[in-house]
Parts: sequence; C-alpha cells; structure tokens
Amino acid sequence: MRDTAGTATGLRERKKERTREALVDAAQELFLRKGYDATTIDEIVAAVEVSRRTFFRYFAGKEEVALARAMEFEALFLDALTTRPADEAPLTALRRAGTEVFARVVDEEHDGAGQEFLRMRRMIEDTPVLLAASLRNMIELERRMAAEIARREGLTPGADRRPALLVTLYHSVMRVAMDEWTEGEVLEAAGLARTIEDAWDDMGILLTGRWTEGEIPRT
Amino acid sequence: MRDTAGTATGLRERKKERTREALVDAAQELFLRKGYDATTIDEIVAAVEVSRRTFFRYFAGKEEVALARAMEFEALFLDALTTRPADEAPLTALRRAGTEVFARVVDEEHDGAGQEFLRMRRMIEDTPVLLAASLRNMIELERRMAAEIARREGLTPGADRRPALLVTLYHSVMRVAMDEWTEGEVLEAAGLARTIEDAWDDMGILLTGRWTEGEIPRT
DNA sequence: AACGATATGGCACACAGTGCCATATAGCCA
DNA sequence: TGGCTATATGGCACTGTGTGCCATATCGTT
Repeated sequence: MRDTAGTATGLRERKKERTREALVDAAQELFLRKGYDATTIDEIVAAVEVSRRTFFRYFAGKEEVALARAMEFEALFLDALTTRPADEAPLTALRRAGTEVFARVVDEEHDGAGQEFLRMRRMIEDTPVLLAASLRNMIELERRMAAEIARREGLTPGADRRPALLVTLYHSVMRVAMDEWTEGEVLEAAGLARTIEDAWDDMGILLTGRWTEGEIPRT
Repeated sequence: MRDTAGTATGLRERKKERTREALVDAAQELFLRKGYDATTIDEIVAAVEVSRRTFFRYFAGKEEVALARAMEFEALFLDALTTRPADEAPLTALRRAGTEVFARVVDEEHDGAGQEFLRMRRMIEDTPVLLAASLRNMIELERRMAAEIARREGLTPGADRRPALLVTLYHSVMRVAMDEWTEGEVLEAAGLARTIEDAWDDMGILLTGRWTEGEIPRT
C-alpha cells in the first residue's frame, strides 16, 4: 500500500517500489536504444537481475512497462483537474490543468525532461502496438475526466453527454497539437504551448462556422 | 490484383478471395460465439481447412482478421467521402458520407445486418486488444480523411491544420454517439441516426459557449 | 505436355504470457 | 534472539502467436 504522497511505509514496500522503478528505467533505456520490438523481456529482467516471472508480477505485459511513464502523466493530469477551483468553467479547468501538468513535467525538473518526453512520444507513435495501447489508455482517461467534469457540474453521471463531448473535444485538439509538435524539429516547451494555443484558435474558427475563407497557414 | 469493382480476374484470384472470405467468416463466427481471446488460430484454420501458415499469408495476425469487416466499413466511408459533391462544405460532406454508409450497411441488406454490426462493435469494445487496434485504425482513417478534405478544399497538404481538426471533431461526436448506442438496448438503425443528431446538437451547445445552464438530459 | 510462377503446407524456432509449486525473505510476536 | 506467518521471488512446464525456410502442389502459359 502507498499513501497519497507515494511514500512507501514498510521496508518491503520500498524495495518493491525500487524494483518497479528499476524495471521501468531499464525498459525505457532499452526501448529507446534498440526499439520496442527488438527488445525482449529477458533483456529487461537481465539488466535489473530479477526473474522473468517476477516481471509479470509487476506488469501485465511488455506494453504496460513501456507506457508506465505515460500513465503516471495521465494520473497527474486527472489529479490537476480534480484540484481546479470549482468556479472555473469546464473547458477552462481542462485547459489550465493541462498547462499546469505540462509545465511541471516538460519545463521544470531536469532540462532533459522535455527531450525524454518527446523521444518517448515518438517511440510510441512509431510502434503500432504501443500507439494502439496508448490510444486505449486515452479513452479510459477520457471516461474518468468526463466523470470528474460531471461531478464538478453536479450532473447525474451518464445522464448528460456534454461532459463526454467536451473532454473528447479537448483531447482532439491536444492530439492534433501534439502530433504537430512531435513531428516537428522544434522541441522547446514554449513551442508546444504555442502550438496548442494555435490549434485552439483554429478550432475556434471551425466552430463558429467560418471555413471557406481560403487557407490558414500554420505558425 | 483486383479491379476497382472488386471482381477477381483469374481463377487463382477468385480462389484466394474465397479463402479469405471463408477465413473472415469462420473467425467472426467463432469470435462471437466463444469470445476473441478464447478462440485460437488453430480453430479458425481447422474450420476452413487451410494450414496455420497460410492464415498468416492472408492476415498479419489475429487482430487483422477480427477487424477485417470494420476496415471494409472504413473503406466504404472514405469512398463515400471522395465521391461527395465538391460544393458541399467539409463538415456537411463528412456527415452525409457517414449517413450514406450507415444506411447502406446497417439498414439495408439483410435485416440481421444491424444486429451483426452491433454485436461486432460490442465484441471489439469488450476486448482490450481489439479496442486498441480499432482505435489505431481510426487514427489512420482520420489521416486519410483529413487528406481528402484538404484536397477538396485545395489546401496544401499538411500546411493547414483545420482538416485534421475537423475530421477529429467529427469522429469525436461519432464515437460518443456510437458508445451511447452500443451500450443501450435499442439497436434499431433509426435510433443510431437520432443519437448522432442529438450528439451534434449537444456539441453545438458546447461550441457556442453555452454550458452553465443546468443539466441537458439525453433523448 | 512441359515449363515457370505462385500458392500452400510442414517444420523448427523465438518470444509473450500463465499456472503451479518450491524456496527465500520481510515482518511480527513470544 | 529465535521462530512463526505472510508474502515476494524463482524455476519450471506449457499454451499460443508470429516468422523464416524449404519442399510440394497447383495454376497459367507456351
């Protein structure tokens, strides 16, 4: 069991946590160096010196260890959303929670955190099975976020489809922006924030019905 | 090789087409009866009397045979979009292409086609690996549809992010509507069409900035 | 009828994932 | 401290997916 801050209580718990982290780190390193498919679980467990059987007690499969960091990111996002002030409009709460988490993960910490984040995203995007699994995780995250929005707004769960629509709209814009940022060469965090803003502007143009006014170039 | 109408030219081609269809049918039947995970490839090939090795020459894996029909549906959709009149606004073209294909697949043909469609969707939704793969296919379809929209509007490919945003918005609404339809008990095609309309209405409410006016119930 | 192209079948193999049981280690209590 | 219990780990053995390789069968053509 872990308390809310993530601090392990007993010695056993701490050791398990260390083993888990070691497995994620070793896997991450191997995946980024050799590629996901070319890396076997045997290589991962060899690097951490645990048995193959133990690996499967920590993770349901190879995908899970590969997406471990991404899922931590999602958890942060959901946390940030739940702690947003209750008087914010739903979309505002979503966007500010996002900005908050990106600032924490991509900007701060080490300078290399942004690089790591980008490399991981590219690996996921280039590995069909990982892309598929991460999209499934996104759908699951959307459900939880929609439930949270419904709670904030005091709606009966599942009775109003606006939370689901809003959350999916949010993720749509984010996905387009992230794709653009990922495929580009500029990997600065400020660039990501600006791309997101631009994407929202373009979406705003679509939503107000203004389309047929010629090309709207990027940047 | 197949010509545009799908008619096989040689005898060899026709035989291959028949084998492929037999594999898809047998797989579909087994998946729906026993579940995807509980069905082995050995059982599928036994039902069609081909070797396991041959199966993998027709399909890249178990997922592919399970999603074969869904991918045909996607191809129909893309076809319908490309043949829409050029003077239709992008979103109009998308929505009419969708209605067109749904009418063809769910309404007409046999009466059981709608049932089949719904059962398949539920199986995909309930099988994590299939859900993941189908979401990945959706993303790929979105890319192609965005390219088609860009072409229709005479935009430089990749220079304007509005096609991507519009297509992803379209799929977002469709996904929310389809989810609602799938989990419900009413499986009539008219119900699906109405759910889609309602979802668009709700999205319209979101887009015009009107949110905080209390609960908007479904139906 | 014979030839070349291609589709199929039959291995052998690597890897992912699981069930089962033996063993080792942490936590706890006398 | 010594021993008991719970739990974490390791070591098989096994199923199933997916692939490379080569022999064989079948189609299409001259």
